[in-house]
Amino acid sequence: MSLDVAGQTTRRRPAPSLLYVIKQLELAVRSHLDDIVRGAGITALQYTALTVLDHHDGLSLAQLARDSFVTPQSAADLVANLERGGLVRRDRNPRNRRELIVSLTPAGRELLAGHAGAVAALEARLTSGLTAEQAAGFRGELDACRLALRD
Amino acid sequence: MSLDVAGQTTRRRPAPSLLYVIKQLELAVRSHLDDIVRGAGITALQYTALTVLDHHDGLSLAQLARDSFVTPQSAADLVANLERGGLVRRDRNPRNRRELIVSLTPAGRELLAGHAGAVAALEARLTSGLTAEQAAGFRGELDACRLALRD
DNA sequence: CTCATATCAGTAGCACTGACATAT
DNA sequence: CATATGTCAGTGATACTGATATGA
Repeated sequence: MSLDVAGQTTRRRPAPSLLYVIKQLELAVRSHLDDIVRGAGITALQYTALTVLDHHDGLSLAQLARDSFVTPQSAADLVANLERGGLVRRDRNPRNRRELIVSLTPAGRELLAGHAGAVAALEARLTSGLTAEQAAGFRGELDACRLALRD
Repeated sequence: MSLDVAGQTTRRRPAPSLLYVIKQLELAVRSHLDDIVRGAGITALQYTALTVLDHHDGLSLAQLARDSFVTPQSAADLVANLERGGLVRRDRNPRNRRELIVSLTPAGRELLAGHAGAVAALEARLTSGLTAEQAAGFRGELDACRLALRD
């Protein structure tokens, strides 16, 4: 019984699961990121969405939803909030009038640039306990895990 | 300008930031975990909170909030929802009557045990793209990052 | 017609701020 | 008194389901 991997409740103080540690790390990151962007009137999630658009400008709402493992409605709410703040634009794709192409506005790019330093510092602090080799491997492992959960 | 680490907006398609990959991984985990526990009528976050209590039974609300990088109110809401479902209990600490000690009920332990197999399978799938050495290092790196953000 | 995309309405969980009561 | 813990009230962003409209 003590060897039952799935039956953690049968042991006292088992090692925290990987899922738990991932969640804890995300909570910590979000908390610090919220502190950084609070002054701009946006949330950590909204800031992260802006960086996604910075990397992949011209994404449709449906693509954004699939990439983020959320429903189209959730993605639409997120984008609507950003649009209300003038940080993104939604335009019909002329080649497929069903699609809404989401892209950064100049104000959105400005917001990203204005906080890039603080965000980079947070990221540096994040990996301050790792060696250079560990930090390099860590990123690849994170991505490998994410890909392993692709449907 | 192209060497400006902080100025990612000045480059086309820079590498995704570590913060972004962490968020994406957490979104993927949450989506799959929600699928697993939906039938039990709880969310992925609530399930994770139950596992925390399984590891550290007898935590106070304030400790739970600090460990989770959220405000006491958020933790209280979460616990209130779990208590309504009969999965946790709140009792005054007799040695410090301010504190509310949160602990799992038999129903809470039963719920954990009933889903432990599926959750273990999800965790196995998560690391299916990693070697044994990578998986071992990955967990330590996650924890090191989390500790680096401790206040 | 089928499929993908986006929207509208409603609901619930999550998380915050500010004010407050109580125990140490 | 100051500090820590928990609560109440109110607000906003997040995310879901179900139903619906439209373009490819």
